[in-house]
Amino acid sequence: MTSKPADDNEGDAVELSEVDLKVVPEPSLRRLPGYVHFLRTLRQRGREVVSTTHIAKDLRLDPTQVRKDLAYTGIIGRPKVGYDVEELIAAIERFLGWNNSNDAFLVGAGALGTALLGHERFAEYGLRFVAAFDQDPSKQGKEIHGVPVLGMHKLVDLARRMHIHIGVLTVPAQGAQEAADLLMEGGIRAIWNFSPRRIEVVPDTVVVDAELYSTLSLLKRNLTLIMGR
Amino acid sequence: MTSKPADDNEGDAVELSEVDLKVVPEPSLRRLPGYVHFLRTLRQRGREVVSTTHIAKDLRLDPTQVRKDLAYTGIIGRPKVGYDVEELIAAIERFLGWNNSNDAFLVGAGALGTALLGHERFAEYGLRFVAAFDQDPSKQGKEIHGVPVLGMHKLVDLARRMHIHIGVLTVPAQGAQEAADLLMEGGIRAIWNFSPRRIEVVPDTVVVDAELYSTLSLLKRNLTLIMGR
DNA sequence: TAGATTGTTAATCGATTAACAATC
DNA sequence: TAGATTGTTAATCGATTAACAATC
Repeated sequence: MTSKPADDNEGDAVELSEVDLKVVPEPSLRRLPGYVHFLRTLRQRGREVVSTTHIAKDLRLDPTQVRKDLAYTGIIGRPKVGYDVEELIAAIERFLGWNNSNDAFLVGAGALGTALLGHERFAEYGLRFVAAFDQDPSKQGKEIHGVPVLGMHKLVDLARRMHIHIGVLTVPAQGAQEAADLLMEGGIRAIWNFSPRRIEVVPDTVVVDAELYSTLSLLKRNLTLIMGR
Repeated sequence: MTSKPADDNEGDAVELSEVDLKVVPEPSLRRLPGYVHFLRTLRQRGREVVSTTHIAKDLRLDPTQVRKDLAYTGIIGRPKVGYDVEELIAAIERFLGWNNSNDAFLVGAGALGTALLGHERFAEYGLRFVAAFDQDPSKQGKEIHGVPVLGMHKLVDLARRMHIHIGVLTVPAQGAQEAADLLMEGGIRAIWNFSPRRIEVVPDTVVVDAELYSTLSLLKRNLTLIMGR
C-alpha cells in the first residue's frame, strides 16, 4: 500500500511523479472535490478567473491552505490575477481521476445499495456500476436502476473477466469481511466500505470507509452540545 | 467525570461536564462508533473484559490512542484487567447520545434519500425519520419505507410543532441551501448534509457533511496510486 | 506604477505516539 | 508477588496558519 521509503537513500533522483503523488495529505484530498463544486458554479456564472481568497471565503477556509491544495494538482496561477477557472477545474478533475471512469461492482443490494446504484451523479466522479451482487435469490436476475443483480457465486469470475478494480460494500456488518474477500479474490483493489466493520485487506489493496456512522455520531454529539447550554 | 484539574486547586468541585464536552477532538469522535461495533461482537462471543491493546489490534490503532478516546466517555478501567465490555459499550453509547433517539426530517426523497429512509440501522444510532419532504408532487402523499412524504410548504410549520432538531439533506447541490434555510426556519439545529455544497447556517446550528464525494475521491486517488506502479 | 495575489518558507497548533509511574 | 494494563505527562509528527519575497 502506502509504503514509505525508510531512509533517504538517493530519494531525490527518483521519479518525482511517484513520490509526489504519495505526499498529498489526506485532508487536502478531501477538500478538493469541494473546490470543483464551487468552481463549477463560478463557471456557470461566466467567471473566468478566481483567486484563492475568493475560494477560501466561500468555503470558509484559509487562503494559504487553498493555495497549497491547488498546488498539488500542478496548476499554476498568475500573481495579481488568480487562476483560470476552466483550467483549474480541469486540473483538479484530472488529478482526482474523475475523467478516467472506473467500472465498479456493488455488493449488497439492500436499501443503501439500491440508492447508490440509482445515484446518477457518481458518473461525474468517475464511478460507474456495472453489476450488483446479493445473496438473496429473490433479488437475483433483476435489475436495479438498470444495473443487473447477480448471485454472489458469479462475483469472482466476472470481476476477473471484466477487470473490475473497484468494489462498493453495502452489506451488513457480519457479512462485510466475507464479501470483501470475494472482491479481492476477483482482483478488486479498492473497496468503498459502507458497512460499519473495519475490513482486512491483502497488500496493495485500499479500503476507504464511507463513515456514515462516524459523521452521524459527530452530528448528534454537536447537537447535544448546542442544546445543552 | 474524566478530567483532572490541571493543578490541584479543588478543581473537583467545578462543573466539568460543559467544558469537557467541547474539548473532545473530532478524530476521537469519529473513532468511537467503531469501538462500539467491535465491542458488540466481543459481547456476542461472551467476552466480559477487554484491554485497549486488544481493541487497538483489531482496529489497527495505537493502544494509547484508544485509551485516550475511551477516557472521554468517563469510563474507568482496571489496571492489569482492562475494561468491562458491557460497561464500556454503555459508556460510549451514552456519550455519543445513541440512547436518546432523535426524530429527524429528511429533505429530498430521491435515490439517496429513499435509501436512508429505509436504512433500519440508523435506529441503533439514535436517528428516527418521522417525515420526508420533496418538491416533486408525484412523490407527495405517499410513503417511503413507512415514512410519509410531504410537500416542502409543510416543512417549517411541522418542524416547529413537532420540535424536530435534526434535518437530513439529500437534495441536489443547487437546492441545498434553500432547503437548509427552510429547515432552520423550522427550528432545526443540526443538518446532516449529503449534498456536495457547503451549507451556510445561522449561529447555534451545526452542519456535518456526509462527505460521500470526499471519500470516493480518496478511494479513486488511492487506486490510481496502486495501479500506477 | 501600486497593489493584489501567488508560491514558499517559517511558526504555530493540535493530534498521535512514546515513556513511565501507579496499580490491581 | 510479578507482570500486564491503566492513566497521564512528555516527545514527536504532521497539518494549518502566518509571514513575506516574487510578480504581473
